[in-house]
Amino acid sequence: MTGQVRTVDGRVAGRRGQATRQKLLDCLSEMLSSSPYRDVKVIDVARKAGTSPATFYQYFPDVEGAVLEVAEEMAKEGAGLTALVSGRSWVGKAGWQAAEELVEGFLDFWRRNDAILRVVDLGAAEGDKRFYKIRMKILNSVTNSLTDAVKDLQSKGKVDADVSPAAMAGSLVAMLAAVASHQKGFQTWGVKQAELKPNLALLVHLGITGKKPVK
Amino acid sequence: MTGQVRTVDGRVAGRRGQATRQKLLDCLSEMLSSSPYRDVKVIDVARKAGTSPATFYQYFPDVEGAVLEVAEEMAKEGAGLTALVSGRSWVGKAGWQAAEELVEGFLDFWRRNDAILRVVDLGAAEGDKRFYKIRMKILNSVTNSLTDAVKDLQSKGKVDADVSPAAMAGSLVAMLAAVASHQKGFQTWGVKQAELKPNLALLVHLGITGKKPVK
DNA sequence: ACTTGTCCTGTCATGCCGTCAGCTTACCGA
DNA sequence: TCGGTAAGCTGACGGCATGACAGGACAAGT
Repeated sequence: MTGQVRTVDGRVAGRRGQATRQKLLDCLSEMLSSSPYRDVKVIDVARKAGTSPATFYQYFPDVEGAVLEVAEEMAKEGAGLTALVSGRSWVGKAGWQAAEELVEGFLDFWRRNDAILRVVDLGAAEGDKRFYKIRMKILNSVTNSLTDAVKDLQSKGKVDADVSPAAMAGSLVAMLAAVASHQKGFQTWGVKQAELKPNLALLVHLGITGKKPVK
Repeated sequence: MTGQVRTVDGRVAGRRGQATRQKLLDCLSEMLSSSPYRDVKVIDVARKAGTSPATFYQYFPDVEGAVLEVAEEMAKEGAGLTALVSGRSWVGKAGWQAAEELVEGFLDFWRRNDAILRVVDLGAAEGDKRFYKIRMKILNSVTNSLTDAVKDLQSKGKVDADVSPAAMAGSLVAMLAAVASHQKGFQTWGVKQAELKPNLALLVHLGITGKKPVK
C-alpha cells in the first residue's frame, strides 16, 4: 500500500483531516453533477464543505487533482464490473443472458457515476495519461474478459479468424460507455430505455459471437 | 439566413470586424487542440490573435459562446456526412463496402475535428441543450439514414421485427463517435488503426443487416 | 479636410487563484 | 496537570482573468 494519506506540504492526515478531505471530495462530486466542469471553482467547493479555499489547497494541488481522487475512488468500485463478464458462457441462451446482464450492469454503473465519468472521458480524450489510466482501469476489467471470450470462441472455430479480439471488445465497450453517457440524449430523441437495452445486448452478442442470439 | 453578424453590443460587423472575429475563432480552435478545455482563457486566445481581451468580448459573450460558434461551423461541414450513407445498398458486397466507407469517413471527420467535438460531447453530456443540438445536427445526418436503412430491410423481412431501427442506428453512431474520440487510446492499448476499422465495419454491418458481410 | 460609423484598446472594479504566516486544536508523555 | 509537538484551519495578500466602458484610431465617402 501507499501508506497514509498526506497533505500537500507533507504532513500525515489524522482523523479530523481525513474527514475534511473526504467532505471536500464529496462536495466536489456534487458540484460536478450540478454544474459544468469548466465552472467548478475551488471557492465554491470549499464554501459548500463549510471550510475555506486554503484548506482545500492543503489536501489537493488544484481542482483537477481532487477530481482525480474522486475518479480513483470510483474506479475501485468499477473494477467490480468484471463480475458481469468473467466466467460467462457465450453459447446458446446463456450467451444472450450474458449480453443482457452486461448491458444492464454497465448502463447502471454509468448512470450512477455519470458526472465524474464525463470528466474522466474528457481528460482521457484530451490525452491526459492520468485520466486515461483511470479510464483503462474501469474499462479493462470488462474489455479483457470480452477479449478472452472472443479468443476462446475463435480457438473453437466459432468465430472468424480475421476478427481482432481486442479491437472488437474495445469497440463494444466504447459503445456501451458512449451510449451510457448520452442516455438522456437518446430519450429526448425518442428512443426509450426499454428498446435501447435489448438492441445494445443484440449488438454485443453479434459482436462477440458473430451470430444472432437464441432467446 | 440569420442575416448579418452582430457584435455583443448590437453593431453590425463590417469587413475588418468579421476578419478579426474569424481570427479569434481560429485561434480558439487551435487552443482547444493544444490545451485542456478547462484551461482555455480569453486572454490567451486574444493574445494569440494579436489583439486584446476587450476585443474578444465585443464579439462573444464568453469562451463558451465562442466555442458554440466554432462548433456550429463544424456542424455545417458535418452535415455532409449524410453522403456516406444515403442511397446506399446494404445487400451483398455493396453492403460491406457501405459499412467500410461509413467507418472510414466517420473516423476521418472525427480525427480532423477532434478538439471541438470533445467539447461538444462534454457539453451535450452535461445537459446543455445548445451543445446537444449541435451534436444532433452532426449525428442525425448519419443516424437518420441508417435508421431508414434498417426500416427498409425490416419491411423486406430481412431484419427481425423486434429490432428498433432508431435505437440500433443511434447505438452504432454513438460507437463510431466514441471510438473515434479515443483513437489514440486504442493505439496505446495495442490496437492498430488497420485492425480497428474492419472490426468497426463488421459491427456496423452486423447491426444493420443482422448478417455477416460478404466481402 | 471633415464627418460618420466601425473597430480596437487602455483602464478599472471585481472576483478567483494559490501561498504563507500564524493561530487554534488534539494528542501524548512526563 | 502541564507543557510540547504536530495536525488542522484561516485571514490576508499579490497576481491574474473577467467583463464593462469611454475614448482614440481608422477607413470611406463627401
